[in-house]
Amino acid sequence: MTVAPMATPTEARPPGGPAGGHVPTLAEVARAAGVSMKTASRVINGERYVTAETRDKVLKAAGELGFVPNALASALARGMTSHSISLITGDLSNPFYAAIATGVENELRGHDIHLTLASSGEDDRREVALIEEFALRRSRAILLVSTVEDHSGLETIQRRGIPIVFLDRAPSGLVADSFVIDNSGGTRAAIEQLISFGHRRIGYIGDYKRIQTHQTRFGAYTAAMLAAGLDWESFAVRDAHNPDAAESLARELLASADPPTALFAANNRATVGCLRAVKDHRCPVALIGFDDFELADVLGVTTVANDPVALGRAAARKVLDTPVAALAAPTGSTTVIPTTLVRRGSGEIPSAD
Amino acid sequence: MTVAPMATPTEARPPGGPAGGHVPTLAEVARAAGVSMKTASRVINGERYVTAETRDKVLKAAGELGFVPNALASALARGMTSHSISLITGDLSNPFYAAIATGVENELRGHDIHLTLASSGEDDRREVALIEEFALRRSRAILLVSTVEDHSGLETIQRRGIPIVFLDRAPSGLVADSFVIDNSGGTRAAIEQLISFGHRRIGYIGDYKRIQTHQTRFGAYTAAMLAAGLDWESFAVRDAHNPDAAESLARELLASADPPTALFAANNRATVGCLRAVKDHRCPVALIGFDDFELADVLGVTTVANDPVALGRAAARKVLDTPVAALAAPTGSTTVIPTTLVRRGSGEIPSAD
DNA sequence: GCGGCAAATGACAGCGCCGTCAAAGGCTTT
DNA sequence: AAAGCCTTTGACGGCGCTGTCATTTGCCGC
Repeated sequence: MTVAPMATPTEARPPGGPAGGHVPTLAEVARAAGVSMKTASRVINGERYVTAETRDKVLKAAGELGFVPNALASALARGMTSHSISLITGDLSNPFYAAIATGVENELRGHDIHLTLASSGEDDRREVALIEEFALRRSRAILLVSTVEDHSGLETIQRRGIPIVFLDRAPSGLVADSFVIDNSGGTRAAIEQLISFGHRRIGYIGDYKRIQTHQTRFGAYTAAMLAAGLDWESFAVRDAHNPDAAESLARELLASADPPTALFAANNRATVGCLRAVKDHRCPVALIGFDDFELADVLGVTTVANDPVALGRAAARKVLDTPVAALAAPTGSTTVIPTTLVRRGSGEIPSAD
Repeated sequence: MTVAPMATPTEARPPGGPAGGHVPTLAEVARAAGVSMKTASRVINGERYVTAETRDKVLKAAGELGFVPNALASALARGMTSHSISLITGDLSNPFYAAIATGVENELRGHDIHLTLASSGEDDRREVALIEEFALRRSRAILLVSTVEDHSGLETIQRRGIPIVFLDRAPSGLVADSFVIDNSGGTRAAIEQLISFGHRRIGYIGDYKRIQTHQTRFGAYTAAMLAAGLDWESFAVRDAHNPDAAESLARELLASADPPTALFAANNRATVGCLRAVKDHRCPVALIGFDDFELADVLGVTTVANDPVALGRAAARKVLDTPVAALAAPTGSTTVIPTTLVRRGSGEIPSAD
């Protein structure tokens, strides 16, 4: 029995290049150890019912051959469910999104699940393509910071059993769970504080109109202004999606005939732009930015602080905790992460009027 | 033959919830369309040799059943090679790493390859575990910002055919390609400029000693100081891994009997801490930070700017361009990304001495 | 001394898909 | 009309692994 003249596994592959290059399979390990595939499988997976002696034989063979289990084949044979969840954001270099990703990644630790990341660049079509792609790859779930305005098309994906969780921006036309920042409350607090400091012309620098978060923030801004009987139409600019755009729009606003005495920057990108614009403006301009950022304290910038890391964690936890039942019943729950107005000076400059 | 009393596939799964929940297989689609599996496969994969008529039948069936190809099974059958490459960094919330990730992600676009991300938290053991894990998942390649000091153990992974590319920090004890910043040159330029502005006591705030990047920067710092005949031993502090640590160490340094008149912050974390420390210091302290950051212009901080996005892109491109030959022959090439000293004021404050 | 049980192992049939090859038909060529 | 070629289709055998079930062996109790 032990003298079978078969080629030894080591030399069985003539086409091999210089270095090994061939990853052995379980079958080869089993053969080398003189056991059945199933037994080898048991050893590799640490299952019961294997003698210590057999285990050693298999481990020895596996070690010598440099065996590495093939996770794909294993997953296929078991019953699937991939080991990754996907996160699609607008742009990873935006620290807000990076913080969300950090939160998700932290929460995933030790769960044998990994994070696959992609950014849409706030491009509708790319977002949809990415979702399709991840669905195809059988992501366990898709976490989505969406740019798209209507999500009804995603229902087919939910039906395939892949939960979609909305981060930062709630779904429209679709029932799905979401985790968002308290946009209204945060904005209102900021605007009301500026008003309480005597400002009557308060500029608003916002992102793309179509982005839902900004619709909400803008709504809260106009509401607060109206409630105080103030005009806002000549002080609001939007579609400032990056610091540069925000800067030039803010400059224009400040250079107008009747310039605002305070600015509200509706997200961290806008805040950066406004800071640049305000920096070398002749008279001091009050400024409050939505989203906190690292050097805000050094710069003395008052911000509507929120916790994107917590947002990411909460969303990831949701996905991890929810059994596979979620796919059948997306409750459409919304979790709101609170905001805090962090006063550091720039938002407490009284009106010069 | 056709009357086998087997359960119909549709109802074969009693445990199923309310909504479908069952993802049909190619076999079911083929049966529904009345063709063989292979033909259905051809249609799904857009291969040649299928009549328009047949194609339509299959597509119709696939559509009605809600077919979604199983990427895992497909990959297994073909011959593997996963569709993802992995990036392991220290901490995604560090904008430097986030920028690297952005670069990688950008370069991957349109290549049908995705980015799987994980952070080691600068923890040796976790880093190794992640590498093992990704290797097991058959990542096409592993991009690594390593915390570990010795990489000789990773050779087994290379031999498995999974290329490991080192980002920001070069490998030691292992032959592998790497992409790094010009740490020496950047540091030297900064220190020399400070010296040229009359500073003789120049503080150094650095990260963990074990991190290779910082060994290099520290080496360049000491070399530049020695070359100018200056003492550095009482001005160098290290192991400041986050802004808070950097801040308190910088404060200590500035509060000492013979405080430095200039500081060199060896990375962006340290720069943030130094900025805080310098902000409310009684006399002005010159400051140059390694790594550029977004608000450096607003704050007027002179930095050794580099381009982490380009670094990420270059690494990703390398992986994409290199055929599968790389696994047999890791050249051990090192690509150095240059730095630029961006003067914004803080580094051009002359010594008060 | 025999039933009965748990431990230990292996044969076998797929998971869902794709590559190979053979077969069938239609067309052109000589 | 025979030969040759291309298109279209399907049967079949895996990819590397795991679940199920059967088989073998050792050991207990009565």
